[in-house]
Amino acid sequence: MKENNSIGEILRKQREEKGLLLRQVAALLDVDTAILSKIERGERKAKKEQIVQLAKILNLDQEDLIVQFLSERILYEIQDEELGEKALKVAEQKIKKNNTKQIKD
Amino acid sequence: MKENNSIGEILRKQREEKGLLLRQVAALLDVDTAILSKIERGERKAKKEQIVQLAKILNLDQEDLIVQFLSERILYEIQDEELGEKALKVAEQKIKKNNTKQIKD
DNA sequence: GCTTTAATTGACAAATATTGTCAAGTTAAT
DNA sequence: ATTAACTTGACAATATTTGTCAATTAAAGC
Repeated sequence: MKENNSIGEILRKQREEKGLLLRQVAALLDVDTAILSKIERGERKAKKEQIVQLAKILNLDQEDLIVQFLSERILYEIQDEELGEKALKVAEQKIKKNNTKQIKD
Repeated sequence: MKENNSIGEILRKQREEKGLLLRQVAALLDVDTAILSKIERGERKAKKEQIVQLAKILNLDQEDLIVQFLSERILYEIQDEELGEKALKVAEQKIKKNNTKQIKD
């Protein structure tokens, strides 16, 4: 059961599957290979713009990749916060409340 | 039905209830009144450290305030992202998966 | 309607965090 | 041992956040 948990793993797997080198993809992204290497290994966060580009370069579903990306940003935000999970739930409820409000407006 | 939606509203309401001036609370927080004014009106985000201090100064429940604070940070992170809600749910699932993993370890 | 005090606003500065480059170091295949 | 791909870490550039200050507005008491 080998799941692609992180966005980095997804990117690396797909890049290798397409037989592309870090150098090549990095060039298209317009960054040093060092950056892409770090992104793939989860040592650095990508910018949203880069995720969009990577989806195109690697033929990955853009929505999926962005959801993945955003969820990692969210988790980063609450990393080692005891109350992180509670906060997540509260955030969801606030969104829902807003959604229903929208309908009324 | 007047709810305290934002952390700013909570802070302002409680400060006024205690009869404290911006100036006074700001001094304890060690920032200019301008900052606190902006925090209360939601124009600026507070730092976590400040939230902790404010809970103490204003006798507010620290956990509640931090949850509120974190949830606002999360929402800020996904503001005007179409896929924000999806990302939130994915983030929650990842946390849960990790929790159950912890039990196994 | 003055005066005084509190709060707000906006331009700017300082501090911090993010993103990037580069060069040297691994790793692995030949 | 050479070569090509990748990794690592120090540091530079950029962007974002957080803060100060001075001027303005708002409200309360006289």
